[in-house]
Amino acid sequence: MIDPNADRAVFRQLADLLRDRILSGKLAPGEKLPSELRLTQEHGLSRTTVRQAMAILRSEGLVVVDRPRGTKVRTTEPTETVTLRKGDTASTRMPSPAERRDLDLAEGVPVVVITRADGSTELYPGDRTRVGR
Amino acid sequence: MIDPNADRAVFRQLADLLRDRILSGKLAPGEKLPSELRLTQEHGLSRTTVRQAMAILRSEGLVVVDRPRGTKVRTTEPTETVTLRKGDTASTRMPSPAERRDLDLAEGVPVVVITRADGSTELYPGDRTRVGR
DNA sequence: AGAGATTTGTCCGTATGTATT
DNA sequence: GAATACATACGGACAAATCTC
Repeated sequence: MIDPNADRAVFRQLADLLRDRILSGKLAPGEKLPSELRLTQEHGLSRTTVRQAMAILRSEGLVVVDRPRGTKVRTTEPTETVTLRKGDTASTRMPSPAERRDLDLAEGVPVVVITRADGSTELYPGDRTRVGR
Repeated sequence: MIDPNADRAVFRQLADLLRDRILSGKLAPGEKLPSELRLTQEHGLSRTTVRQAMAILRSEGLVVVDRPRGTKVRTTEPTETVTLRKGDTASTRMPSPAERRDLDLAEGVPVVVITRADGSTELYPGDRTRVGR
């Protein structure tokens, strides 16, 4: 359970608890998390604290908000493979808001940056891309 | 400036403003951002709103917190190249808190997951890794 | 040693808006 | 219209770490 006297912040403890449920499969992809109101009641917390926990899970890419139906466990997308040719390299980083919109990325999903041998670059959605050779 | 009546939320406008200063180089890597208190005063906002803006920049990997000295523009790290052999693939995602600690990652920095031809996987810090062939 | 200032972190409360069911 | 659920924004209070005098 959640211990207000523990070293770890309460909102982090709540995020840990929900993350465990997601990673263990108790909360399956597509399934709705308890609403913020329910979480405040079940754990005796303010809505601010609950929202901080949810923000962590969003930033980790574990959940997506389907407003105003609720917050759901993110479903895994089918991936396409991008092939690295000789001289190409790949890197990753978080997208800007504009890039997020262009690539239709959820919060907490990185972008893959392919740098071709000629110096040109291409951006790919991190949740739908694998890099191969 | 920041317009409370605009379509875009105030904290997003503030994040946009600071992001512009970072990406344009007006705020150089390693340099300190204005403190939260200063930002509340300069823009007439509550600390909650300022903190929401800062959270965006952290989640984008643009700034790191050096507490209690302040929040600074993230410096770029030298990268090592990981070589992809035949049958290997690479993907990316946000790390769990445990992985963040193990790899010493700042907020808003993804991990690179290398899946070798034999099925084994390796994790690398997204800000210090390039994938080549 | 100590006191005070600074800065971010954590937590609470309230209010209102917007979109969907 | 009512109920639900998340988003935005304000306010206050105290803690912890660091720096300055």
